[in-house]
Amino acid sequence: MPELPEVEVVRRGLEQHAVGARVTAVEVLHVRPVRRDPRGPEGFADALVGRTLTAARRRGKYLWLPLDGGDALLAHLGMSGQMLVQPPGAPAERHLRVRFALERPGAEPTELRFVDQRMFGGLAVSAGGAELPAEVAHIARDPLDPLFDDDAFVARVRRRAVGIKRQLLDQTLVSGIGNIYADEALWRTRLHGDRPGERLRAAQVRELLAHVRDVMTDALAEGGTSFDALYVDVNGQSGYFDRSLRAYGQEGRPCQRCGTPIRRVAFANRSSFFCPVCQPVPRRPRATRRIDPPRPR
DNA sequence: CAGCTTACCTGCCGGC
DNA sequence: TGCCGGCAGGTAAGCT
Repeated sequence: MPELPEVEVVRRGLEQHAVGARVTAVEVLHVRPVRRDPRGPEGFADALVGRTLTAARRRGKYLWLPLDGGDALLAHLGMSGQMLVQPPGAPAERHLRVRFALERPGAEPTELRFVDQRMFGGLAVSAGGAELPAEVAHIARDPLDPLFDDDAFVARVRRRAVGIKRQLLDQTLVSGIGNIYADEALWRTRLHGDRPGERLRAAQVRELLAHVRDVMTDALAEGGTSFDALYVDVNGQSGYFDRSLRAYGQEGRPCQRCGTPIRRVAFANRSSFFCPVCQPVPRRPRATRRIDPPRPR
């Protein structure tokens, strides 16, 4: 589930329900989710017990909770990760991987739980990572970050021949966009994802960026309801998916603009969805073919 | 070295 | 019913 809007929903929930709490115990139920932590499962737990969570930050799809002392609990949800805040007695979720006992002054104890079916996600304690974990340094700012540099983004996109969808998914260029929001933003801009960046006009890239922001903001508005006082629920699917998707997952359904059935094609080991009329396939998908000059002899 | 493929996991769904 | 392939919104390592 998690692209930027979903991760932001989780961040807000953690800000509300976990920040200010002290970690009193950590239980690692599966080692895989802490594989990135150089200390190993035991060291991971030891580095957290007794610490207080002082904030909840995010860049793109990465999330971290700074700790008193300057380290941070870093999290990535991967494909199926969830962060849940539960009362300690709640039955264990099927894919519960790590749990943290939390105590906040003047409040009932709670449990923070990392639940992840596929375990592509993970947790780590980032040494000195309170401001920006080293593990996140290569990730670009996301389009909702006030310091995101629009001009630099436009310039970089137009410098490369790579298809625009691939560039949207490149987290070192712009972060937070995944397969769904890439397809949705491209549909809104009427651009095919195979259009080479270098063949787009600056105004088109700007318009695309504006649509990326719009679709993420819309999603955020609808995903914000899945929190309540007791738990942090990551299920952004329910509200947003049914109503607002115009391209992603809509194969065969009529395009909401022109009625043409949405098409699905293979893309980078998954799928792309687009309207073949509104978003025409570029004539030469890529490969700048040019005629070699005659050889002097 | 930019750009593409592959690996990493588990579960579900549809076809045979 | 059971088995198998395909597919799922993630990143990053590895190959060309």
